[in-house]
Amino acid sequence: MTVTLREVAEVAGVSIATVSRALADVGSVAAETRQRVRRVAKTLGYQPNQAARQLVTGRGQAIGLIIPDLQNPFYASVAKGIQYRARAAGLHAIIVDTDDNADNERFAIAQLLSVVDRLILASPRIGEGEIQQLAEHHSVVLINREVPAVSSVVGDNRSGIEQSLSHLTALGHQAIGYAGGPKTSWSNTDRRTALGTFDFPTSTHLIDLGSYRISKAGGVAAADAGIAAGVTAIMAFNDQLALGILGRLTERGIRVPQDVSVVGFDDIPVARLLAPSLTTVAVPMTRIGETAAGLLINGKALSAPKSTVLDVELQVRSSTAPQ
Amino acid sequence: MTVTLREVAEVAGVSIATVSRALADVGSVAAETRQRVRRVAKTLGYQPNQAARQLVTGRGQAIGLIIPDLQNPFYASVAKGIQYRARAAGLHAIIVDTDDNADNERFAIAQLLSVVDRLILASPRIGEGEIQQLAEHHSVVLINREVPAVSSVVGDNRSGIEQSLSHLTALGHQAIGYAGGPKTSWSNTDRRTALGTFDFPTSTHLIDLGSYRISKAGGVAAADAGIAAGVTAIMAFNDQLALGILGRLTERGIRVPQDVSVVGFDDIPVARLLAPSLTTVAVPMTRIGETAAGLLINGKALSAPKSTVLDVELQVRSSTAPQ
DNA sequence: CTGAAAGCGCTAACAT
DNA sequence: ATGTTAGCGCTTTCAG
Repeated sequence: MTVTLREVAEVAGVSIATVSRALADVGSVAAETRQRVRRVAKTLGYQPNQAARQLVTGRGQAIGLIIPDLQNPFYASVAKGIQYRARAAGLHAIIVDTDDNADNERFAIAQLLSVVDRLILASPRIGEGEIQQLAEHHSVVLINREVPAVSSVVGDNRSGIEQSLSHLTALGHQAIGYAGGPKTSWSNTDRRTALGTFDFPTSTHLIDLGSYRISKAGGVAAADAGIAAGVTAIMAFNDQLALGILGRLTERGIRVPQDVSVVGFDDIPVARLLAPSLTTVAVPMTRIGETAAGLLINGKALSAPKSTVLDVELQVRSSTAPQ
Repeated sequence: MTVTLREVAEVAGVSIATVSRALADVGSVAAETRQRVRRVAKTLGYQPNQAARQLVTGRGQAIGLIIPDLQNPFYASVAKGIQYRARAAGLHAIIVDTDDNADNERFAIAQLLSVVDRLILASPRIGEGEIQQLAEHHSVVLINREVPAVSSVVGDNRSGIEQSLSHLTALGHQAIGYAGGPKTSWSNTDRRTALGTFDFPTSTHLIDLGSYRISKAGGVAAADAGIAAGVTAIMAFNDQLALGILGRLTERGIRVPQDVSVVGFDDIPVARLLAPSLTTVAVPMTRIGETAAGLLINGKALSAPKSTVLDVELQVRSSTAPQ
């Protein structure tokens, strides 16, 4: 059933070496021979066995992608971007969803390394040391996390936070709450840092609403905390949390944005669908994926680690001045 | 850098065959020998070369998954389910996003077949004949599409439509609009069929609002069509379209659910976050994935094609009687 | 320009 | 219980 090089060679009346050359378009092959071989290969429906190819070349035709959660629209978009770039290079993506668990992640990496030699790690939960060690022996690119001497692609968290804060203070909000995300998340830490160094007007204070899981319950808790604290604006770690907060506020009869403005982060596709639509920091998710894949594909990841920070841009939609 | 069987064998002082057996836990190996071999393998950080293994066994360690759009929460969830099941069997998922394009799909399938021999096709856009031909030579499971003699897993569209319609008519809605999805979608056709055979009360009529793309613009157009037709309830092909419709209605000052009730399909995660939350037909997306992967893994897909229909259940949330 | 031959790392008979 | 050996399908020297 499976057509091999040998069969093509026999039918074309040449050796397998010639077929290999003709198909790969390397070495010297008579133009006429090449044409004939290619025609035969096509007729027979020849498909190269990638396992065999990889075995001899050592180079695989796939890149590994480790992400915490496929259902998270952020990572779904990143994955999509990676695929675009990978496809352009004739590569596949082997995706593993770790359910945001460090052990799963370790296991997945070990497993993947027996199949691929290039890895993209999105928001890895494992230790910095482990990552560096990994990057010494393999091509690795990080997404949403920076680690010294390892290539990475992240959105500009500082700028995003500053844009949000500037927007809200300019509108006149004086009590702004921040609903944080999982403490183990590098992005969360990075955003918190930016939060801490922002130069607030004296009349304004930032209220830390705590850290929440990205879930229905997390949104409810964060919204309730915001209400209890009497804030007029809530900045959420990401859009999903913001959506949960928005839902809870509405449920409790608090009008958005008249009573409380809500600002998210990421600009996931659904943020635009809603009404009132969500004010949020647009992170170029797909481009993050493409950039990461690009680093891996052009081989720069191993030789010259590079940390890329992509621009983000606040999308002002429903947020208004306090009333 | 890469540790092979040979090195493990040398260090352990046995032959490579013994190492292979000890690690794979097949054939007979002295308990003591096996322990020693395993210890050595671990110490050396041995990772089996999957390409080599696949080359000799002919069986790969991955299953291919073709989906139209990773950013669609439905498929993200399905993919997650597939991963759960695959991981339990020690398999990886090679995911290809075709951007809902038949040509991309054809190409992806051809490509994947040189890497894997088991395929899950979600909502394939290619022809029925192509699919059947494919299924003759490879293990194939379809998701969200039924094709004679090919294994498939789908949600119970008929039941979902009936539950929605029963709910709305019971509430007293007499003018119900249906906003359809892409015409090329099997699910859309299947749901429309169920719609056509539903036994409506004489006082009630169903209004076909047309077919829409799943996008912001699609939602806007569908909502506007519904308003123009004067319906009191709109059933959408899926949740994303429903969300878009909901956004547009709100934008136009039409209250949901007081003025118009909206019902979705799928119950994607975000449907629950919102307020008012969306009434929708819960499709067991993750389980669809697990089931499909299961068929592929236990090898039943090829030998005994099986069409599985999973139960769906209407989640009544915001919908109310017309006022 | 083309063919012969040597493996890539592993598994699965077949011997011992 | 363990070792020896023959490939899996392909790429890549090395001869011719």
